[in-house]
Amino acid sequence: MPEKVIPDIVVGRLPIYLRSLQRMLAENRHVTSSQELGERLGISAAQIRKDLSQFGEFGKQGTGYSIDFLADQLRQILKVDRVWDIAVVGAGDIGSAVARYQGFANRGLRVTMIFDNDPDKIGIQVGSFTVKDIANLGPTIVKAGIKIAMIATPSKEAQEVADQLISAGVKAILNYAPINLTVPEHVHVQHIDPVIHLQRMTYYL
Amino acid sequence: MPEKVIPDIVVGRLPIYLRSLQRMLAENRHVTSSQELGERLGISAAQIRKDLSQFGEFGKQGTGYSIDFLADQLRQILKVDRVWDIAVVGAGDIGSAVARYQGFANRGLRVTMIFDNDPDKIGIQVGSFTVKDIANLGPTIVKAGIKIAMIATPSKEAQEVADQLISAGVKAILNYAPINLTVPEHVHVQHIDPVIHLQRMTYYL
DNA sequence: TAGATTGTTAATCGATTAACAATC
DNA sequence: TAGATTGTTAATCGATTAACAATC
Repeated sequence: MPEKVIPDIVVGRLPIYLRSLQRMLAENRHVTSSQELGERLGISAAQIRKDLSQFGEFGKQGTGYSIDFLADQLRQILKVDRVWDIAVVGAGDIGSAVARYQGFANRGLRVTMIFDNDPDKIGIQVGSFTVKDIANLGPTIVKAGIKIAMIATPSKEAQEVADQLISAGVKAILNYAPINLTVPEHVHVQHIDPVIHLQRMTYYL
Repeated sequence: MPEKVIPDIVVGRLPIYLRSLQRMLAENRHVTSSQELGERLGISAAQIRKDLSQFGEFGKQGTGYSIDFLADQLRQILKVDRVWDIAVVGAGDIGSAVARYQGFANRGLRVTMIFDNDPDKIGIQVGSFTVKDIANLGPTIVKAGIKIAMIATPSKEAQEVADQLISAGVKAILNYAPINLTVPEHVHVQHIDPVIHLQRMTYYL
């Protein structure tokens, strides 16, 4: 029996739902509805119910959803009911900021190492990490069993770094370099480029 | 005659096209085709032609597109044929990194000021900027005529900062705080949260 | 019970793709 | 001319919404 394929676009909304639920929990709320969640997120209630129904039945008619329970379910679905170690490559401004970022806590993610190729940076402290030599990238990542990496190098080095990470078993890359990475089908890539986001808005100004 | 409304999703792809074209220019290329561009970006050639056709006819049958010309047209469409000044709010790791980011150059954007509310940060240098007191946020932004801002404050301050920015005439906000901002309809918001991007990928691991 | 809200179905809406005449 | 590639149309595909029976 082939497992049902969930559209990417649906998977992409789950982290947004989860973040909102965690926020409600922090506000000491216990129950919510598709309508309330939708209003907070600017998404229709019908869409939220449809999205969730792809994975099971998590609500109660007349009552809505237990926030705690639904958040738990989403964490399981997204596989962030555990903690994933992340390697950061590039110890410039962005790499350093992301290595020190506090926002990963309780969200299933944790930075555990940072690399650079600059002799002046190798060995210095970035937050609680000592910058490692990129020359040891592959073996270090293999040994640590790391599956997720963030690339924060200059554009011209990003593809080469990606290739090395993938050879070392990395399966998910968050790329801060403003360049499109080419990767095999079994590897997932997401891009963060502030300019792209900003240019999406200048059109409307 | 009402102007044709372009779908958001089409506008959202234009900056990607532009970035790729600028890269080709840097590689000293002069002509490209929808097919080549599509291969680089993992987008179908038909979709690229369809997207571009919403705005005009930029290519030549049999030859393709002049990279220089098409890039120029996209810059005009996206209104980045000029330079937009940006204010950064929050001078922590992320705000500082983004204020120093070199990647805005030649892409129609430029950071011109950075604010914080921490007395220990106000007055210090971040890149070429002196951190300003957030107490003066509104008037300073009005005076400078700034329309675009990036929020890199803690979550609990982000909505309040957004409200102030909007009162001061800001029309586009790039939000790095991991929280959904509520804004009037005429204001555009984009969110960057590395955790959201990462959780989109952990599902597939 | 009355009110509320789910999960699901069918209808609608919108986006993508395939195909090809036009033409460089 | 022959080959290539555009811009566009129509067909297909997929996503969103509206509506409602089920039921808490």
